[in-house]
Amino acid sequence: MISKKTKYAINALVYLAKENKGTEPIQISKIAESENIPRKFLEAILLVLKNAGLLSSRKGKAGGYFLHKSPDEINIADVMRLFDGPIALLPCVTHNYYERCEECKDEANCGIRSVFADVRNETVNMLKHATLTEIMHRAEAMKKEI
Amino acid sequence: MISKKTKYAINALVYLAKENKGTEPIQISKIAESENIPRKFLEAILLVLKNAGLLSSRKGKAGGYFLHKSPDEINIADVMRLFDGPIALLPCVTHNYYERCEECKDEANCGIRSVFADVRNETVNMLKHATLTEIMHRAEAMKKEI
DNA sequence: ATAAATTCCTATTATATCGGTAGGAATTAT
DNA sequence: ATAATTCCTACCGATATAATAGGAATTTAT
Repeated sequence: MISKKTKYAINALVYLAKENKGTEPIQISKIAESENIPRKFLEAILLVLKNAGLLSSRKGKAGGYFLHKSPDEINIADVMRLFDGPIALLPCVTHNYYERCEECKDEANCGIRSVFADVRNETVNMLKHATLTEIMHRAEAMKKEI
Repeated sequence: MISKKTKYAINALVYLAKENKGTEPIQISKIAESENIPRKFLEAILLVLKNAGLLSSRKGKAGGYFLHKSPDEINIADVMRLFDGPIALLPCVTHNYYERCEECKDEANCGIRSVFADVRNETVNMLKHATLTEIMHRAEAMKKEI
C-alpha cells in the first residue's frame, strides 16, 4: 500500500493541474478543503513537493502553490519515490537504492529476484506513464462512458 | 517492499520444494541454517504456512515440515497475501479487502484509481504465475547461461 | 517406560514508521 | 501596520516489524 502522504500528494497535484488556469497561486486551505486532506498535514506534503521541484510557491498574503513542471512531466512514480521510497518489492531489485538481501546466498542466480525484477520493471513503467495529464484524461474518459 | 516474513517464507518454500525428494520431513533448524533465517522467527512463519494449507508437519522426534501442495500450485501472490495482506497499492482496488478511500470524492470516475487498478491486475497476474516450480526453473536457466 | 528431539503456543521487547497536531517565525500584499 | 499566508521545528500516539524467551505438547528411538 502507498502511504496517505503519497495519496494526498497525488490528489493535490491533480487538483492543481485542473485548477491552475492562470498562474494565480492556490492556497493550502483551499486544496485541503476540496480534497478532504487535513490542512496541517497537507502543509508538510506540499513543502516536500516544492523542494523536489514539482511545485512552486508564493509566500505571504495571496500566496499559495502552483505547478512548477508541466502536467505531463509529473508522474506517479516520482511522487511515490519521494514519500515512500523505492517502488520495488525487494531491496535487491531497486535501481536507485540497491541493497543486497543479507540472507541471500546467490543473488546472480536467484529465481525469486528474477520474478521481482520483472514486477518492478512493469510497475515502474506503468507508473511512469501515469502523468497528471494521463490521470485527467482517464477521469474524463470515464465520465463520458454513460 | 515485502516484509522479511514473506521473503523468508518464499525462501523456505523453495528450499522445501528442492529438497523434498522423498516424503521425509525437514527440520526447522535445517531450513533456518541453510537459508540464513533466524530459527525462532522461522518457526512462527512455518506455522502460518501450515495453517494456510501450504505445508504439512510431523511433530516430535524426527519431525519437521514438507510441502502439502504441489510446487506448481504454490505461488508468491498467495504467500504475500498471507503475511503482508493485500497486494494492491490502494485500498479501493483490492479484490478481497476492498475499502473505500475516505477522502475520495468520486470513486467511479477516479483517474488515480484507474491507474492503480491496472497496476494491481498486472502485478497479481505476474505473481500468480510465479510458482515454486517457475522460480526453480528461472534459477536453473540462469545457471546455464554461462 | 524413559529420554531426546521436535513442533506448537503465548508473551515480551526494541525499534521504526505513519498519520497527524501545535506553535510560532518569516514573508508579502494591501 | 495588519492580515494572510507559507515555512520550519518539535512533538505525540498508535501500529507494525523483526525478532527473542520460555516452556507445553507430541512423537520417535532406545
